Amino acid sequence: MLWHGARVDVTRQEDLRARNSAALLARVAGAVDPPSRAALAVATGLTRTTVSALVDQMVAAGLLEEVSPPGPTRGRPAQRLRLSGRRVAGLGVEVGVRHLAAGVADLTGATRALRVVPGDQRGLPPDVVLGRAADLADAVARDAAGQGLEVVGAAWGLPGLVDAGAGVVRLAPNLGWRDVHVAADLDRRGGPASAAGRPVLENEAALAAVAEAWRPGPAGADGAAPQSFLLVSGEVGIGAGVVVGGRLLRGAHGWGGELGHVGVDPSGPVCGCGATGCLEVYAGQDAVLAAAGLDPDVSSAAEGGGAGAALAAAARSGDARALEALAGAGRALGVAASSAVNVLDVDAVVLGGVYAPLVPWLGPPLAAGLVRRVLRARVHPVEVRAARRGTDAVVLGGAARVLQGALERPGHLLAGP
Amino acid sequence: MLWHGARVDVTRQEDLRARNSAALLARVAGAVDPPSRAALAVATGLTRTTVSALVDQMVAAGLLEEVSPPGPTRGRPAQRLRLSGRRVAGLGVEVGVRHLAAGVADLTGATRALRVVPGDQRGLPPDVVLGRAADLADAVARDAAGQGLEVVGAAWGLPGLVDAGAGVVRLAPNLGWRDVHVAADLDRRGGPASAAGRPVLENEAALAAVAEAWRPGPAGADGAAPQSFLLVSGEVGIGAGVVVGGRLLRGAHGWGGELGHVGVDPSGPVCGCGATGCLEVYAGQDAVLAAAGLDPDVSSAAEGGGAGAALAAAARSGDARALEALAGAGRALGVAASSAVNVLDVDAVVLGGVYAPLVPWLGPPLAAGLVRRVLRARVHPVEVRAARRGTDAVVLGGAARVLQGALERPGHLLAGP
DNA sequence: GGCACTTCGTCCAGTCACTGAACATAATCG
DNA sequence: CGATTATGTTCAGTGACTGGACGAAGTGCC
Repeated sequence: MLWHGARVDVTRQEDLRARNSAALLARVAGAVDPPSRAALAVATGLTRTTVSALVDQMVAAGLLEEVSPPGPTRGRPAQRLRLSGRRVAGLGVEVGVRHLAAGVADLTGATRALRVVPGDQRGLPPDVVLGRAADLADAVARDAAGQGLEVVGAAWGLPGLVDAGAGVVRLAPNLGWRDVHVAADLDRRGGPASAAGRPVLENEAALAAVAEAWRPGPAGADGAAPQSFLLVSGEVGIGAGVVVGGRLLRGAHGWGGELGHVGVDPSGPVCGCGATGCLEVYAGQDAVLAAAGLDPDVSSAAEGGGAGAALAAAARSGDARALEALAGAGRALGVAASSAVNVLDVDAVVLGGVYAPLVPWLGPPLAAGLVRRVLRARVHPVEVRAARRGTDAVVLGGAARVLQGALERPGHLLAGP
Repeated sequence: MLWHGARVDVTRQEDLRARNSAALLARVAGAVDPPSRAALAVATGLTRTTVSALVDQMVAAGLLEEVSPPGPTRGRPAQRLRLSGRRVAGLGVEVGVRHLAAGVADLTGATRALRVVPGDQRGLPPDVVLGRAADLADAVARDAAGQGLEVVGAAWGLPGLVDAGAGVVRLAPNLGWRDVHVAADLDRRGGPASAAGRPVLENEAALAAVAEAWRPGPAGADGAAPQSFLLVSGEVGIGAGVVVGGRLLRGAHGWGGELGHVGVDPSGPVCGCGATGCLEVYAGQDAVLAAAGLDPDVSSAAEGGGAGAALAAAARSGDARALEALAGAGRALGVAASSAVNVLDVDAVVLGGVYAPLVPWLGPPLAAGLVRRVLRARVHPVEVRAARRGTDAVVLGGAARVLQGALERPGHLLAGP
C-alpha cells in the first residue's frame, strides 16, 4: 500500500451535479458579498449555462435565494445569490456537566430554536441524562418543524472521549461515564430529533471550535482568510478543539484536544487523572476558584454567569488573590498552549467557556508564554483572543457541523423541499 | 462566509477521467494483493467497462502494469494490476545539518538513485549549501533519466520552519538560516532536477513521517489500516512529523511538529531558543551525549552510525552513565510526547533519526510516560516503535510526497510516456 | 424618446464520460 | 469434449458540461 489516506472515492457522472452544486454553495457561503450567476461562472470556471442550471435547481430546492436590489450597474443587473434559511436546518445538542442544551440553526447562521436546562448531571445514570437531552432535542426539532424547517441531522457534543464511528462515549471522567452507547440509546428512543438520521457524536470542545470557525452571512474582507486556531474551552475540565484551514482536526479517533492533561510541570501536584502537573491542576475552573478564595460552587449557583463572571468581578474589583490566581492560570495556560501550538502550528489561541470573560487577565501572561516558548512566533505571531460565541457555542457548533456535512454532499437535498 | 475549508473545486467533465483514474490508482496502491479490473469495478462501483478503459490508458501511460501468473482460478483468469516502476519517479533532497543527500524513487517504492555527501553545513553561506545540494539533485536526476525514468517533481527537506507557498526557509536555527529564498535560488540555477517544476519545500521531519507512512508494494493484511503516528526525528535538533489517517498534518503553514520546544519542565534549564525546560535540553543529541559522558563530536566522526550507534554501544556494554542518560531522555520524551499525543490523538509514537537504534532504552520510559499522562491511553493504547527507514527517510519521504501528488492528480500523466 | 452599449441569463446543438446488456475470451471441472 | 464460471470488451444510450448565439434589462448619450 502507498498511502491509505489518499482520496479514493470515484465520481460517477450523476455525482457531478451534486459535487459542483457543493462547490457553488461553498463559493456563495464564502463570498465577500452575494455573487451573481455570472460571477460564480467566472470564479469556478464553469460556464454560465451550467451555473444557471445548478443554481436554478438549488433555488428551487430552497438552498439558495436571490437577494433583491443590487443598485445601479452597467449592463443588465445581476441577480445576486445567498444561502437561504427557509428550508434546511441543523440540530445541535450539548450534554454538559452542569446543563443540557439543544438548538436549531439554519444556513444563514440564525438560531431558530434554543432550549437550555441547567442542572448538574454528575452521578445521574447515563440513560436518564440521555433521556432528558433527547426530550430537549425533540422539543427544538418540533420548534423547527413548526417554522417549516427541515432538520437534516443532529450532532451531540459530549465532554469526553467519543467514538463517533461506534456511537459510544468511551470515557467521560467529569460525567463519570465509561462506554456508554449513546447512538444506540438514542436510536431506541426514536422521536422527531432522531428522524433526521444517525446522530453525529463529537467532543464538546471540538463542536465549540466549529462554532468559532462558523461565520455565517457575507464575510467581511478579513473573514475570507482561512482560519486556524486552538479553541481552549474551560469548563469543569479543560478541553480544546483545533481548526486548521477552516476545518476541524479530529485526530485518529476524535480524541485529540485534551489540553487539560498536557503537562505543565511534571514535578507539580497530582491531577485527578493520576498524572502530575497537568494543566487542569493549575487552570481548571475549580483550581482557579480555590486559588482566588472563591466559593467553588459559585458556578452552579444563581445565573450570574457562573465562575467566569465571579472571577472577572473579583479581578475587576482589584482582589489581589483573584488577580494572582488568574495570573498563575494564565502562565500555566501559556506553557500548555505553547506545547500545543508548537506541535499544531495554529495562528491563534481562542479562549472560550469560563475563560472568555477572563481574557483581560489570562490573555497577557498567556501571550507572553507563547512569545517565549513557541518557535513559530518568531516568524508569525500567535494571536490570543476571546471566543465569539458564549454558552451556545457547542449547540451552534453541532448545528454547523450538520449543515456543513449537508452542504458538502447536497445530493439528496437537490430534489426540492 | 461559512467554512473556508470546505472543498470548493468544481469538477469539469474532462476532470472526471483523471479523478477516477486517481481513485483507481489509490485502490491499486492500497490493495492487499494486486486487483483485477473486475475487482476494481466491484470495489469502486464503476462498471467494468469504465474501469477497463481507464486501466488500459494507465497501462499505456506506464503507471500500471499487469502482473503475470495469477495461479489457478475458477473462470477466466484475471489480469492483476500493480503500480509500475518503469516510468514515473519522484526526487527527494535532504539538506541536513551534517550532510546532504538526494535520491530518486519510483512508484513501487524502489530507490533508483541515491547520493549522500557528509559534511557539516553550519556556518556555510546558504547559497553554497544550496548549490551543493542542487548539484546532488541534478546528479540523481541524471541517474534516473539514464534508467528511462521521468522525474515528475522534487521535494526538499529542510531542518527549520519552511514557508512552502513562498518557497522560503523562514528560520532554521541549526543551520543559522533566516529568510533564505530557496525556491528562487534553485530556479535561478536551473539544471535537470529543476526541469520537473517548482520544488516542494517541507520540514525534514515531516518528510521523514511521509516516508514512514509510505508502504510501497502490496500491503500486508495489517498494513491496510489507516496509519496515525507522531514520528520523532532526533537529529541535532528534535523535530516531529504527524500523520493521521495516512496523511501528513501540516498545520496552518507547515510549521508544526516542533517537539523539541515543547515544555518538559518550565523551571528547567535554559534552551538555545531562549525558553526554559524545552525537550531539546533533556533529550537533544548533544545533551544526551554530554550526560552519558561521550564525545559530542562522535557523530561527525567516522561513519560508524554516529551518536545513535555510540550511545547504543555504550548502553549495551552496561555503561551506567549512558543508561542513566538514556533513561532521563526517555522520561523527558515521555512528557513531551504525552503532551503532543493528548492534543493530536495519534496511535503511535515512532522514534526515528538517532533515536531509532536507542528504542530498547528510550522506549520503556517513554511508553510509561504515555500510559501515565495520555488520557486516550485508557481507551486505546499508544504504541512506541522504531522508524522503519534509516538515514534515507527524508529523501524517500520527499520522493513519496512528489509521487503522492502525481498520483492524486494524474491528469497530465495519462497522455502516455 | 430613441439608440448604442454593457452585462446578465437562457437556448440549443455538440462533445465526452459513464452505464448496462450482450458478447467474446480463457481458464477449470465433470 | 462440453458445461461452467468469471474476466474483459463492444456498442448503443443517457446525462452533464461546453460554447456560441440570442434575448433581457439596465445605463448613458444624443
